[in-house]
Amino acid sequence: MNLTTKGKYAVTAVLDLAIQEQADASYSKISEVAQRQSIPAPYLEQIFSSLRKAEILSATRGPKGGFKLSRPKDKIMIGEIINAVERNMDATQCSGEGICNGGSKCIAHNFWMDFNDNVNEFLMTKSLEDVISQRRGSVQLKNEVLIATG
Amino acid sequence: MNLTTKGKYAVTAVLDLAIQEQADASYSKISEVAQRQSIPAPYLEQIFSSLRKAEILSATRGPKGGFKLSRPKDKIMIGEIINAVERNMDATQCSGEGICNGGSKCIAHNFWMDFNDNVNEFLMTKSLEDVISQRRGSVQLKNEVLIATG
DNA sequence: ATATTCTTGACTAAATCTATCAGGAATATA
DNA sequence: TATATTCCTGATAGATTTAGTCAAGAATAT
Repeated sequence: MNLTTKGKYAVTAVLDLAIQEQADASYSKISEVAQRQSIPAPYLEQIFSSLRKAEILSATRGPKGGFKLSRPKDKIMIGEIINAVERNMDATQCSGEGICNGGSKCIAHNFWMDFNDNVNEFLMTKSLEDVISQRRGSVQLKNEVLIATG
Repeated sequence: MNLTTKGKYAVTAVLDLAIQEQADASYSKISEVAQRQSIPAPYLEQIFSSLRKAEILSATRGPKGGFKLSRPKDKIMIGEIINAVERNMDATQCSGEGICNGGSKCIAHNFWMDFNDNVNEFLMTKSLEDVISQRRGSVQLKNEVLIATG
């Protein structure tokens, strides 16, 4: 399982785009996002390239160009972003193939599969919208203890 | 967040010890565990050394020596094993310090804190006993759909 | 035309991972 | 006491991955 700086930069940068779009529907430039979020611009270039190929972002070139979300922010899940830029989020030793102990499943195989399910469930039920509004994903919402604050 | 071969070997090897103890209360040698679980023996030596320092395993030297669990298998959680051998299981960029964007919290900070909570909850509620008997941890058990199989 | 912005791919230094190895210390047994 | 066995410790090293840079090119607005 791998969750690196690259994936974290990606999530932060896409959240930035989502927030910008709330104020202004136009495109954001890489250099702007990079500066606001303290991300090295040439590195973010690489990251946005992957996100565009994954159809999470769309881009146009030239003056007034830049990137924006390809979908509304409640339709983009954090897990998608991570999968688009990270090498491998699978926790099994065998990439799920069941050959982790000499052709057979190791004794921890099913545990790591359960772990995968848990992580994926978490990441795939949190939209940009959810994160921005500080709410939890729908699954967690069911169990939340709601306390009146006003 | 880091979950490497080392952590996975650790979980597998400790599960092996737990299973051996069910059949035979004596110590298991590194070389035996290594062979059964397809783990390089000198690497496992390093791993067991960390687990002993974390008081998850205890060891004796000499003939008939080896390793065994330092506690009953329902009192050892998978998360403990991983924390004993992995460098860093924190998903935040800033190790929780809240300085991920130039001295302040980045916009994803709270999300990664929630993610940490989710992962830790999962790993810290699964004991060796739970994994061996294919059951889920207590928290998940509440939501499980139980189907009669016999 | 020109400036701007993305696009692509190559490249690199540093860090980390995945081990290996050697020599030493403790212990059981004869 | 001698010996074989097993853990214990620390150093080391190659391979891989990460994190980031750079340069040249393509598209677009004005």
